[in-house]
Amino acid sequence: MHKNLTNKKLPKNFYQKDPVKLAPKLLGKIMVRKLGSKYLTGKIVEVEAYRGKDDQAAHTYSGKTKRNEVMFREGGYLYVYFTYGMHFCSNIVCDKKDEGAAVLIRAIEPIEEIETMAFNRYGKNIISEKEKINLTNGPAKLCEALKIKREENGLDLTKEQIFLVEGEKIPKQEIVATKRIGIKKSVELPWRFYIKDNPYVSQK
DNA sequence: CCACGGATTGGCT
DNA sequence: GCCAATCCGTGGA
Repeated sequence: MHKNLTNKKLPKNFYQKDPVKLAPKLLGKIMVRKLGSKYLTGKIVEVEAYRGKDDQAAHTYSGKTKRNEVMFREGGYLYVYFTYGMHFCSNIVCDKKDEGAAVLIRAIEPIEEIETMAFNRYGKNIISEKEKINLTNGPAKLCEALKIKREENGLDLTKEQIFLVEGEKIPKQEIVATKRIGIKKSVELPWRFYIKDNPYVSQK
């Protein structure tokens, strides 16, 4: 089963497109996090596109720094940033080198190793239904559940530790596009995408 | 149910 | 010094 997982890994060229184009295509894909011999998996259900250049909300808008260097690479890397003094968030770097584009993973639906994710977030393996809903329904929550921190910044998504595999096709009519959350600039852009009626989406 | 504020580090002005 | 691509607990309706 998990050997098959690594074989179905999405290739580098899948990521080399405009973030606004890539973002909806990420919905339904399976995010895989290898921890020791375990494979933690979840279906991507909510994302946000951040485009360099014209997007004032992007971390890359004001040019390259030590923090955002990974975002300026060519598509196919994981960009992890630290925020609010305590949280990490994961992005899929996309498009061509020096574009400074990425897609923030805002929520996943936990599939495999749910007990491991529960331990990572709550310090216990058995959780309530309510805790399960709150396990990975936010960008920092899913990073905690999957143990993604500073060290995972810059990981190559075609390697073993973190990667995506093909999941289910999401019909166009089930994809909702709305304004992004938690930003103060370029707020009007409809670059947040989520799967309609999925219970693991962070907000409607 | 919703609104609000505190937590807590580090990046950038 | 300001404030962030967040989360969680609290308190009131």
